[in-house]
Amino acid sequence: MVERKKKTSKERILVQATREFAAKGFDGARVDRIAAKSGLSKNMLYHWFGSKEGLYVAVLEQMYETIRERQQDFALRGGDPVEAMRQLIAHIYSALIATPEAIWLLNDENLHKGKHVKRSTRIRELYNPLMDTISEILTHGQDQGVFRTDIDPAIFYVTISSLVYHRFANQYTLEISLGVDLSSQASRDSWLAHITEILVRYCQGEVEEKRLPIKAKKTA
Amino acid sequence: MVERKKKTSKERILVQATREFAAKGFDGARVDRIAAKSGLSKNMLYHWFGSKEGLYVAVLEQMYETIRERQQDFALRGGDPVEAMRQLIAHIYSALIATPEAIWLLNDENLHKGKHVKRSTRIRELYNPLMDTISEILTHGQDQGVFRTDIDPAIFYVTISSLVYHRFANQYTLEISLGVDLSSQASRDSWLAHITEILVRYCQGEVEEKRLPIKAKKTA
Amino acid sequence: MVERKKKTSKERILVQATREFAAKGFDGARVDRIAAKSGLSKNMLYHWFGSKEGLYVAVLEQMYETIRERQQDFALRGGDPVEAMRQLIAHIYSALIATPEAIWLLNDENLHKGKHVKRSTRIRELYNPLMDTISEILTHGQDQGVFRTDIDPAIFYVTISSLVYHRFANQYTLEISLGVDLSSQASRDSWLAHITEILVRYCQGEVEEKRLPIKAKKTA
Amino acid sequence: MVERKKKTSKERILVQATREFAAKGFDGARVDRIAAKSGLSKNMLYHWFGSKEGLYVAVLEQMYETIRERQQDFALRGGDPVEAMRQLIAHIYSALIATPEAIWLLNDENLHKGKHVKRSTRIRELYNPLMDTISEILTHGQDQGVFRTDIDPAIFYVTISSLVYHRFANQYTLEISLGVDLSSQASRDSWLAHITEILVRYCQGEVEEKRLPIKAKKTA
DNA sequence: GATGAATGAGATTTCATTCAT
DNA sequence: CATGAATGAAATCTCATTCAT
Repeated sequence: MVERKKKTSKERILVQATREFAAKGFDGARVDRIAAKSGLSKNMLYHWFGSKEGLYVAVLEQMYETIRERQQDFALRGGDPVEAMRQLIAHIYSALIATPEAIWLLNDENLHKGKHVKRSTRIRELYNPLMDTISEILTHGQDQGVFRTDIDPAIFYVTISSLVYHRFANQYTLEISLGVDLSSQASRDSWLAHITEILVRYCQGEVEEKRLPIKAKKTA
Repeated sequence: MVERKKKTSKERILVQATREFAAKGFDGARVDRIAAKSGLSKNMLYHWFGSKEGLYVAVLEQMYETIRERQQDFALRGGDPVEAMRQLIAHIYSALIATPEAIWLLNDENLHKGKHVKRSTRIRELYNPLMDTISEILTHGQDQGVFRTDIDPAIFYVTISSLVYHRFANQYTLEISLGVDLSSQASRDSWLAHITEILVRYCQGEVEEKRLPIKAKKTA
Repeated sequence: MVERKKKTSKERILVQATREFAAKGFDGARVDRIAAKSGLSKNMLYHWFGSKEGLYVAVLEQMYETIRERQQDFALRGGDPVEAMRQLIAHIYSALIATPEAIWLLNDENLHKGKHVKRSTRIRELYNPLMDTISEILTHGQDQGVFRTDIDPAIFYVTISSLVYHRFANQYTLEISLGVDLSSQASRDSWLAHITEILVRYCQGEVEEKRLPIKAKKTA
Repeated sequence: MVERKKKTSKERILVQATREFAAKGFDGARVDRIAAKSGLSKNMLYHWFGSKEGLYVAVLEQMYETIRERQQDFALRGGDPVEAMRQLIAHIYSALIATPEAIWLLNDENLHKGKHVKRSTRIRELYNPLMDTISEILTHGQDQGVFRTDIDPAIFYVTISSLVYHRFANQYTLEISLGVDLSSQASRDSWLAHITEILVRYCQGEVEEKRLPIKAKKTA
């Protein structure tokens, strides 16, 4: 039974603030605009959130929570580890597409050296379940002898993240400098296929002997 | 014998503006600060660049040029394609490390939907030589039968770019949420080794049969 | 019973802006000064009028309205057309004296080629009732056989306007170059008598046969 | 034999300054623009004229001189006084048309309460010959019994001036508010005919008994 | 909870003028 | 006689925040 509650003022502000901060970044965002779009006077915004920065932190927290929720309503843990991995990647990918503000909020947050995220203890915890899922799938695959044994789950998540986010976060400059289309649905679908292949293939690969990082001369 | 010429005012402004815009983004940057750090009064900035936005575009153009220059003082084209690919990746990686402002300028530019880059015709052209190099290496590898034959060079560049940039661009939020260290030299080196392995392995892989993009049920 | 309401901020700004723009012209006027004299901070001015130019347009519109109102609280339409004409002229004259800013605002507006007035549709309409009054008096006089029959009301208004305004608008340069006094009350009164005589005499004159406009040699 | 001298820098500056000041007024004029259009650097302008204000005064003086010269290359003093009057008016009118900057310079100068003109002793003297001519024609007409005997030459000049200048000085606002055309050649020609008729008729009129200036009720 | 009016501090931009050569 | 580079002072405009109700 769907109950469509009238949104509280606080929620309305948060929705509009998310849009504004995502669209313009912290410095480009305008308190006036957020208030106007919420259909409220600025005072309410200060009443509930204390300051522009307070509102920004609230937006960030909500965004993290939303995206983690979306990533985690993901049940499959038994069965084929390769298939599980494929589904995990697809899941992370579609969670991002469902929360496009995340890209710009994270972008901007990194521009400010994580200043606001640093303060929030809640954000840290949100990642644990995701890391657990990744570890589980990797271990499962290793136990079955289909995945290589030297994968660090955190580094692996950074790898997934790179391949998932960057394409969106840099969509505009990449399109312009390379002359490719990254905005169509087809392009998004094929990108998912592409990165899934790369990541799975990497997991399935053999452990490689170490090479010197840069300008190595010789290979065995 | 190096002759250290006194920098012109214009150059000094550009240097300081690059720092300021990279550190704070367009909206957070302050014209006053740029002028003060250049040791000039604000007027000169307007004299040479017309407006804050004009200065920003100048900074962007110079940054693109610099980074492309760094990527291109790269001679090797003959020899082993696998080795060439490794060196290309290492080159792109170190070009980025040598131009860290690029990350933030691109970040910010994407936040503004490529508004400024769009105007600059020069920027587009800067990518052509890089794309040529990539194509050449890929073709060479395919001719020798060591690389798969279905790689689109532009998409491949997006892939490299993802793995190279994202880690830096999102360093702060990743460190905080995952609890990993991404700032040490060791971590940078091992990341290069990691992504090189992924990318090379992908190139060397067999052409894979197409799968449905999302939620596919069956594996061969 | 007159109730002297406290003026709103908007009105106070408008009053001071009128003074400032009339005294210094658009380019010479200072937003700071207007704000200070209104007893408000500059922001309010921008809050209510958007920009210096917006404020200027508001001032112009109000001035036109005021002056037209003053010209139109003028009832006489029946009776002696000569007397009506005398009163009309006196009315226009005293409306101007009661609104001395008008001279300078119009002066400046013409310097800018009517740029701002052009935008305002309201201003155009304000003149219609005045033109109607003039036409009526002229027709009435013609019907009675006391006025000549070839007078174009618009051109006649330009004539009145010339004789009414110019003396004030060019008061300073005329005083200096001719060495006359134009600032005393006596001088104003006798000027009104003078121009009334000229205008009435013109209306009463016979229709003149056309002459070649310039350098005509012969008169009948 | 026409000798086309190359204009000196000083002259070039003066020409461009006249245009700029006439087009924008003192406050709206830009020293940079004047220098640029003169094809010289700003320093020259300061070298020759000391300051923006100095340049403005030079422009004003030159303008007065030019217009008086044009008004005075007018020989006829004998003959028919009516015809002389017609020619005088036509002369003043065409002198103005030949020097259109004069309108705007005088406009602006009056806005500033004659501040600059006041300083210049030369300007005052320039009017004397013109006043002499007017007086002469009037006296001549009075002697012949064709002109009324109570005309003050200075006031008469103010009257001519009103009818000649105002139409041009207020061209834009008049056109807009009245919906008439004042810019065509035809309209200019017919205006001259119009004002000539008015002025001549006035001169030829009988001396009128005095009336109370405003709101007089009845005359016997 | 809610608002319209107000503001201080600071942002970008402009411009007449001068300095060094 | 000429200039390119530079500037101090001040202009217009912006914006997060608070006050009074």
